[in-house]
Amino acid sequence: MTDAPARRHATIEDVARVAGVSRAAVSKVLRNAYGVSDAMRERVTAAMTELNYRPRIAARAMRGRTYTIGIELPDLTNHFFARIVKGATEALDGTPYQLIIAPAEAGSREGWRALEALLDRQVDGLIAVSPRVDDTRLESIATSVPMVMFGRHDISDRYDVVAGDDAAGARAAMQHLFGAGHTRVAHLTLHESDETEPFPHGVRLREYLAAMAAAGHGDDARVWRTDEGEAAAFEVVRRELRAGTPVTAVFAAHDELAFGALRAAAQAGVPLAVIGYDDVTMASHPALGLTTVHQPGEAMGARAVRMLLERFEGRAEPARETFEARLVVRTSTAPPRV
Amino acid sequence: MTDAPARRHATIEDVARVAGVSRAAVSKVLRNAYGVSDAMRERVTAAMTELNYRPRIAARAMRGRTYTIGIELPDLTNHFFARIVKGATEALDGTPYQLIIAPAEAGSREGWRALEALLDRQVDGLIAVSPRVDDTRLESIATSVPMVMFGRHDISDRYDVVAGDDAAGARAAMQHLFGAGHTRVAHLTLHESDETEPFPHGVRLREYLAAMAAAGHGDDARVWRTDEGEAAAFEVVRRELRAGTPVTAVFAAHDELAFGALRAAAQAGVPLAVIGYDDVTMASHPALGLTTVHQPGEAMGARAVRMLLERFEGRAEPARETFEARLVVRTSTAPPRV
DNA sequence: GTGAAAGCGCTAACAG
DNA sequence: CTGTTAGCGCTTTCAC
Repeated sequence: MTDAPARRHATIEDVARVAGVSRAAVSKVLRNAYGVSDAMRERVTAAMTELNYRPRIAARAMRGRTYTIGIELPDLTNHFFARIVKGATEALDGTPYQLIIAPAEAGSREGWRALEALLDRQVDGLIAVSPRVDDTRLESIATSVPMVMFGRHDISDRYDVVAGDDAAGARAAMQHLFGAGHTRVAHLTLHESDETEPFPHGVRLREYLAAMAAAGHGDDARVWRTDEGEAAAFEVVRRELRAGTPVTAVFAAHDELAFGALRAAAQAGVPLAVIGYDDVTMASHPALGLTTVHQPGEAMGARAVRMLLERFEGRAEPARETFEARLVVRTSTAPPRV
Repeated sequence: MTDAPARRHATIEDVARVAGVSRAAVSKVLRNAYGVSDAMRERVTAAMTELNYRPRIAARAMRGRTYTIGIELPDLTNHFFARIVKGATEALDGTPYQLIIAPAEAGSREGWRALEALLDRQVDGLIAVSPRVDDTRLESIATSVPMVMFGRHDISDRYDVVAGDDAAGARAAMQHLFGAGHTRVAHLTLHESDETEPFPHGVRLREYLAAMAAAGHGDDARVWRTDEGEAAAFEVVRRELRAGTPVTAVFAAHDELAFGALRAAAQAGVPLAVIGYDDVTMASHPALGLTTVHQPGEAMGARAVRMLLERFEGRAEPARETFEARLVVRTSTAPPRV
């Protein structure tokens, strides 16, 4: 035990010295590069474990890779996003890459700052989940780093896309409500920035309006806008119910909002059919039994990661995958006798 | 518009050239260092915006700061952890620091790999949320980077600690159940690694056992162990109920597990009082009305961040703060007629 | 008040 | 198969 308590992190230089080889040699075994004898590899790895050596990402970054995949998320609080991360993490298992998450700025959920932060850190690949950032900027990002757009329906030849079939999902939800006899159906969605076309919520809104019109209930269409979160949705729906807005059902843009609507209905003591989107875990809880549109969050997150890995492997053409959105009917949406 | 489409990221060199100054000068205005004339500052900032310059974190890291705070999380899927992140993000607002999250390895929730990944990336500060990592390693990490231990009750003079008052919380939960007439109370908790002393769940378990013994129901103590997540908890409780384990109430180690227990009870059609821990948003939903122990996740996350910022500012002595755990009684725990 | 220059730890030619 | 070497972009003395 002649060793003093390891002070500074060991560098590649230290490893080389201990192993009695050159730095280049160490770097080679590190990168599994061509041209290293077994004997050398062994001595080097021995030295590395002895010194508890770990390469510094920053130094590597100066020359290229960071072995980091970044994901920008609008709202950690929404369970659906957690599922995406779960799938992504699992897909990265066994690869040398590490996932880091950058939450969108507090409150705004805009995502631009988070994306910039990830870019500043030179991630090797980027997953942007429904960023509220204009497409030219996104295109430009995608020219410098492999990126997959998650959720938004943009078309681009620069980045890959993973999305759900929001149009089909929203249509299924509306048909279900109509089939149950509802005509006065409101749509509960987030404030405008999410309502424009490429956004999932924009598509859901569009389909809602189209469905109402097609069914001849265009005049009964009501779009309720809310901030993010169960609590905000609760407030909005409570206010509407108090105001006596004549509505028998609500199609919520995602499950958290749907839970808020359910809470408001329960508190007001009025029957209100609620349908959500995403199918988060709690939606299937018997106490809630929320009818909703299922999206395979884990699978989608995993696919996004795999697309990035393919890019690293050399794929040049953009990829695009749309995941099925499947209606899951549960009890709570049993139509209240209107 | 003589500019060609900006290709590579601008460097400090480019800025210097455009502004007609030296690199050192640019670096100084960047860091707000002493000794820059207003005129120069202006020209430099102009050049920076013109070139859309952003300093590279990796290059900075080679010389010191990364302006990054890392947080290791065991399980994104648990809403309580999302709240911690929310508080942390908000507390970072307006500072030059960026939060990045490293999820614990898929499945194991051990956290060691995630911590290593963060360390490899030279975060300026580290928040470790209940890591399943031995204390000597943690101590050693804390010597090289400011760290706050979140959740675990370790005592150290090297790192700061933010924790909830798990002992008081668990006691309150048990007293509530006893007060409602329950004697056969089971404890639903995670598998052993979380049960040891410094862990929050370890403390809750200990208090559960102590409370049962003190109340003279030591023989009725039942510890049910489950994997993480609502679904796993559901399975375990369902199995126990099927097996006819004589129990009238369950104290769950956290709310997600409690939801699983509630689901099992609902499905089995048996009355079962369930009490949770954390007070996640859904706990207060009228359909669930879960009695639970409230922990102020946002405030705790924000405090952890502030402790780190204080360290950056120079604080040397370790800090430690324990947050109150407050019982919130809701309807579902109304005692079933035993 | 400003600039020149060294060097952080690593990778990737290139020589031997 | 192994070693030498030139930077990557930034910060930071230290001269001017």
